[in-house]
Amino acid sequence: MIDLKYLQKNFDEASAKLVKKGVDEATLENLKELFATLKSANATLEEAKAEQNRMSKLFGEYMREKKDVTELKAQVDAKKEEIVGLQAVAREAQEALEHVALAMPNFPDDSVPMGADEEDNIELKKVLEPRKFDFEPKEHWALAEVNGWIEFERGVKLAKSRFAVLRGEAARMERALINFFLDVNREKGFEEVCVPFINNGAMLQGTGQLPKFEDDLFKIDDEDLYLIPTAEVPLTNLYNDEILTQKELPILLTGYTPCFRKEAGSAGRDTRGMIRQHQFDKVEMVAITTPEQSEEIFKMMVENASDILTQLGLPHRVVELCGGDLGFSAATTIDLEVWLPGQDKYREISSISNTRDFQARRAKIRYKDGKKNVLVNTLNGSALAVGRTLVAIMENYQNEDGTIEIPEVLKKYM
RNA sequence: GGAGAAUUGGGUGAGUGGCUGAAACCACAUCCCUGCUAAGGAUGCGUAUGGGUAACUGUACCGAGAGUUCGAAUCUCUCAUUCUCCA
Repeated sequence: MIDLKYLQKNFDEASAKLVKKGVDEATLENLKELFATLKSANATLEEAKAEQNRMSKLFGEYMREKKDVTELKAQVDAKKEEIVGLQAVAREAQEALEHVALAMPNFPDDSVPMGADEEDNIELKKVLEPRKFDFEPKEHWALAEVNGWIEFERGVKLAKSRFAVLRGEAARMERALINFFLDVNREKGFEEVCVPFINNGAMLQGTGQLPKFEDDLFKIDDEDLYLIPTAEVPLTNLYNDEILTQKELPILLTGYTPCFRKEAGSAGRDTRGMIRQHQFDKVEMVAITTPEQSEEIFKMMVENASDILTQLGLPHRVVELCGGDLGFSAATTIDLEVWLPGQDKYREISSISNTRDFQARRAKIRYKDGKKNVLVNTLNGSALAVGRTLVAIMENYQNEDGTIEIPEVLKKYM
């Protein structure tokens, strides 16, 4: 959630920022008004309550002094009735504000480039030269068939479209990648964590998936529970509603989880192959930091993900997202895109974001800075998406006969 | 699945209707003393939010929600979680 007090005091500045993310000024104006309405409604309500509390205190004194309380009781009763009305007004204002505020995306950093969509993202650098093939490189689904690695039809039979089955060496490589990623992350100082793959609604709200993106989540019937769309949710919310000490920070976490996404709105995109699945494995990094630490840790996380790709010998590029392509919670994001020779394209394989205090405000994650409680910064990033890495290895390490070499660093894991 | 007990601030833990936003202890912070791998003393210290430059002050919160009452951590109901016992 954005800082509503900041919005109220620096409206022009705030709206200039949010324009980058495509939020129009009318929506912001509305939010500001709702905030003001709530404040005045609360002020009146609280004053009435204060008066009732005073009278109730008096009541006690009257009783002790054996005075007549009939008149006082009548007064309190009248006040109580008034409060019921004021309470309804305040609650309504509260709900109206939350409705809008929780759907408002994070402010982008000042450094974020303007732009409408991924076309306007900025390539920062390329790492590793794509290999020159002396034959026509195949797409991973063709290679999957040659090697018997992926069964798309049987995945669909078991669940529905956008589910797949990995077999034999592919299944083992999936597992090898998870272990490799976790080991690298651990060496970089991330603590390995194993978390529930199902989280409740409050946690999903904490990291920003709810209430706005409910359509993209798999929900458990009749329960306030959701399959997680990313380990960012449980790892970040590990500290939901907690006050940390400054000494504990930064907290660096890594974990493997499957991720579940309905992919609402991406009908028709990447329908073929393993790029966009309802269920995929991912190893995630999450950092909880002070505002001062977050910049440096962000860079370290980008470096780390890039380093993993380099170790695997996978050519990739580092891309800074423009305002229009930035996710809901992110203040700034850097994507790593891996080269897929079969598709002749760079495709996203890791997305590293600094959400600043946006998630911390929603999830109430704070630390003690002297006497004050300060919101932490939360960061998250994939290191890496496992299925897409498997695809990238297939396409980059293919031989002319369709067989696939195993990257050197993975050999000891398989 | 059934019966009982519990759920209080960062931690332990008191508190059965107004004097309790909550004792005490621990932890933590600042200071003093001491000069050494320690100990002692003083003060401060819940969270959120509103007003105020500030001192200060209003409101809400003792698992969650609802209720009784002029007034609830304390009484009632529902739910959740934990523990013990029985199937």
